[in-house]
Amino acid sequence: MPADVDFKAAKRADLVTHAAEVFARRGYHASTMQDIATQANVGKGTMYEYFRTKEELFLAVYDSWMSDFERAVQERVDAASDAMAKVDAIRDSAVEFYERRAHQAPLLLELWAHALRTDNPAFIERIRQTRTFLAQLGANLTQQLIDAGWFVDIDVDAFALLESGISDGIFLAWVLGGMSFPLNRAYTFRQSVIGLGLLSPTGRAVLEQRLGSKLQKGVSPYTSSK
Amino acid sequence: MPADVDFKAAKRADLVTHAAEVFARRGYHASTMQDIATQANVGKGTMYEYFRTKEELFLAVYDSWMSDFERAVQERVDAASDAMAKVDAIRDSAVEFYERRAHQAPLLLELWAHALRTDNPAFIERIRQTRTFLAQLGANLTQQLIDAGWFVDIDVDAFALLESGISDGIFLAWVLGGMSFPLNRAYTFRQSVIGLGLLSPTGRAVLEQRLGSKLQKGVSPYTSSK
Amino acid sequence: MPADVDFKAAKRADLVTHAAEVFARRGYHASTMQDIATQANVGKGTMYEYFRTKEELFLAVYDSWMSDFERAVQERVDAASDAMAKVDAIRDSAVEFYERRAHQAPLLLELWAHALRTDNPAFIERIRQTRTFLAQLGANLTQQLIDAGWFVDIDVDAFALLESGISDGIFLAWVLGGMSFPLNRAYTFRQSVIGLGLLSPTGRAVLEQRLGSKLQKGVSPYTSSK
Amino acid sequence: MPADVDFKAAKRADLVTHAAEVFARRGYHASTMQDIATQANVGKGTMYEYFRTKEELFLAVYDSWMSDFERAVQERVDAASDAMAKVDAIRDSAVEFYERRAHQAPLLLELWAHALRTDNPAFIERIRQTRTFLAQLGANLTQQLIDAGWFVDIDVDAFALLESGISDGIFLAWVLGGMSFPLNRAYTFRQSVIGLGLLSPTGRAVLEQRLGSKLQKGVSPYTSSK
DNA sequence: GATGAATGAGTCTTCATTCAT
DNA sequence: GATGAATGAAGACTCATTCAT
Repeated sequence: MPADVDFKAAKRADLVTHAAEVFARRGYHASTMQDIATQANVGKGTMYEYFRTKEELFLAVYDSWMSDFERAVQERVDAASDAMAKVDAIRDSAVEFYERRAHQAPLLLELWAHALRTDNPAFIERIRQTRTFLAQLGANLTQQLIDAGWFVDIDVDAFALLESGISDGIFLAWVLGGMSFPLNRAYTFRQSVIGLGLLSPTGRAVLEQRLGSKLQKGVSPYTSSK
Repeated sequence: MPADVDFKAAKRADLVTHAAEVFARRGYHASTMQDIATQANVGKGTMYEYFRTKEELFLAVYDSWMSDFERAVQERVDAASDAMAKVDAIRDSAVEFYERRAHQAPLLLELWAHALRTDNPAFIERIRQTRTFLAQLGANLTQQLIDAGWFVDIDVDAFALLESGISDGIFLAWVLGGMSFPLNRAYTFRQSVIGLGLLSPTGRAVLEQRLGSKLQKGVSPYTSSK
Repeated sequence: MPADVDFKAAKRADLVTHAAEVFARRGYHASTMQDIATQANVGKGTMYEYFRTKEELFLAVYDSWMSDFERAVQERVDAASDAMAKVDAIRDSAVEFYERRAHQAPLLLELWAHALRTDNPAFIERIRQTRTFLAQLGANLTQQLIDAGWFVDIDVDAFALLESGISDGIFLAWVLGGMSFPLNRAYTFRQSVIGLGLLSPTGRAVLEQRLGSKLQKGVSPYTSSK
Repeated sequence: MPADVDFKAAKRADLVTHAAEVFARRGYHASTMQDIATQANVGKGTMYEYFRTKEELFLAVYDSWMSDFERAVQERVDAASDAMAKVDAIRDSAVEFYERRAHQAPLLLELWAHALRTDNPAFIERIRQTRTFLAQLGANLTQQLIDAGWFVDIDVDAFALLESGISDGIFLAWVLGGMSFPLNRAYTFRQSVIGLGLLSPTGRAVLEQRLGSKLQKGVSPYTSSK
């Protein structure tokens, strides 16, 4: 029955929300199923009606977050008028996502760590799903900027991958640094550095021939296009 | 007696090495003190003669790694002749460090996650120690490159922080992506993108006035110089 | 639901009974939670569903004993017709309590020792609860005996306290002496000595003026009445 | 060599003194051999040159205390001129002993508890040694008081045993009551109650024939003399 | 004789998961 | 479907004792 399915789905989502709170507050290992059940006002056994294991619940929390994030990004990108605005939309989405979840941020690290350890391939797959989503979006936009004459010719896949890594790296620095600087400033600074380049005219002339070709080779021989 | 101290220190270092292996293989939570003791060919109780808790051992492993890393970076930088070579030295050190410890890399994530959760401030402090070391080194070199006319004027502290974050971000992307591309390629690509800039002459002219000032403002209002 | 509560309370009481057996046989420190769980035919984890710690279980055992004792004393005292009979009732209750629990008696010493060491104030409070109960009962009866003309005027609080201490002291002598004499004989002997006095007419005349006043001053300046 | 023996004996006594401090402060179970060795400024291994086990050390501490106590009592009693003064001397010795060791008192309970549990018969034997010493002293003095006409005829062994038990009982009440009253007041009150008796002339006349014979029967059929 | 490094048996306690109601 | 009582595997940590130096 659709009604039943909807009911179960809604309750499941509710449990995920409460689990997210507890996980974020205490961390994955320190959170007990009892904690979460109590927080969600259900019995401990009920949790197992909706999630086979604690690990599955952990994944559900992450999936919920990333689905929200992807949806938000997609909406903003769709609403943006041109490629430049779409780039800004992605950046703003990321900043907002991280800032609104500042206190949940450490849990992301725990999940990444867990994903690399567990036998369960679903974790790493879910992580890559978002990375792929962002990579395709980024590659697409980069190509548009190249076609429009804004950017020089470049390996768009490698560049999108790099951008994605940089984004996570800034977040990491922000969290490990105690969130002591405004996250959005860091993102715009990053954009400026990469967008404009650091080189003075003199320096640029010298290095142009030495580094120019690398921009087109990109990161990986497997993913390099063009 | 120095002999005693040396002996204890050597044994402690040995235990740390074995602990690093087990931690790297199984992860922090899944590793037991018994595992590590067995690996090190000592009794369980012996571990506690050298480390008060499992957590302290974890920190010792991290400290050992980062001390090695800092030492290696410093040596290479000292050996390099000019600023450009020193920049390459840092990059190469990082790449080597991460590649040689590829299988231990996930443990870094666990440590970061742990550092953000534990009451023990020593973890976050040790992390910041390395970040500070790199930030100062990076700011110093950047300033030299500016003074030498290679780089345009820029907030060197913010830039060093960004570089450090980017470095971790690339590592993260590499690890979470299953180490499916050569790490050193990613680092040189990053260097090219940042060093040369992506903008074509046309694009550069338009954005120069819009973004130029941000390069000098940097990330944080507190650390902005010049 | 009352039914649930009753069920849990009954099970808890059952665990206490089994714990009392094991504690009495092996002593507090030598008894393990596993021992007790096995004795009670439950899993080790079940113990912790009913008692947060081994210490809490220890207190529960003591509380159970003393509640039984207080109930038994109260019943007998209520059933006794006059003050003299009530005094006998208390003595008989104590003798019976200790004799029926002869093999558990050493555990009382362990508990007293523990009560004086632990940070948990509940132990000392529970001990004092019984002492207060007996002290009030004793003071009350003593006052009745004074009013009835049997006893000379005396500090009833101090006397009740003394009696209580003497009672424990006899028990102590009995236990440490290997229970080599009948406990009830010791109690009646004590009663005779105190009740009748040891002094011959000659001795009494001489000491009367030297000691008489002390009877009314009692033990403590704070509690001295009349 | 006597010199060696003396040296060992002195060092042993020193270790006992330090052990007594640690045991008194932390309790027997919570004290570690390391604690004691540190307190005594010797190596952990050295402790085992003087005491085979921790238990043996515990006994040595108790033995040291009780030997001191017995010596003190004997000296005072020897110095007292008549039987009445000797009685006071015993009481004063006990009060002083307990008061000077107020903070060590809980350890006595632990020792008693331990003595009743351990397979090692030396504990219970050492306890009985002191009790025998006091019982003989007490019986002796009581007989003198009877012979001198102060006391009525009574089972002196039973009475001495009772007195000893009462003494411990008062101590127990004092310790468990948080030492909230002056110990010496309790002892003199006890002496008054027992020495003078509580009965008024009327009450005494009625009870004399009912209780009188019991005074001569005493506590135990095994130890009753006369 | 003195030492302290090494040891592992021993114990409390936690908690994910199951399953009878 | 919901529950929570029951469970036992698991693990960090302690500490008396030994013994090589």
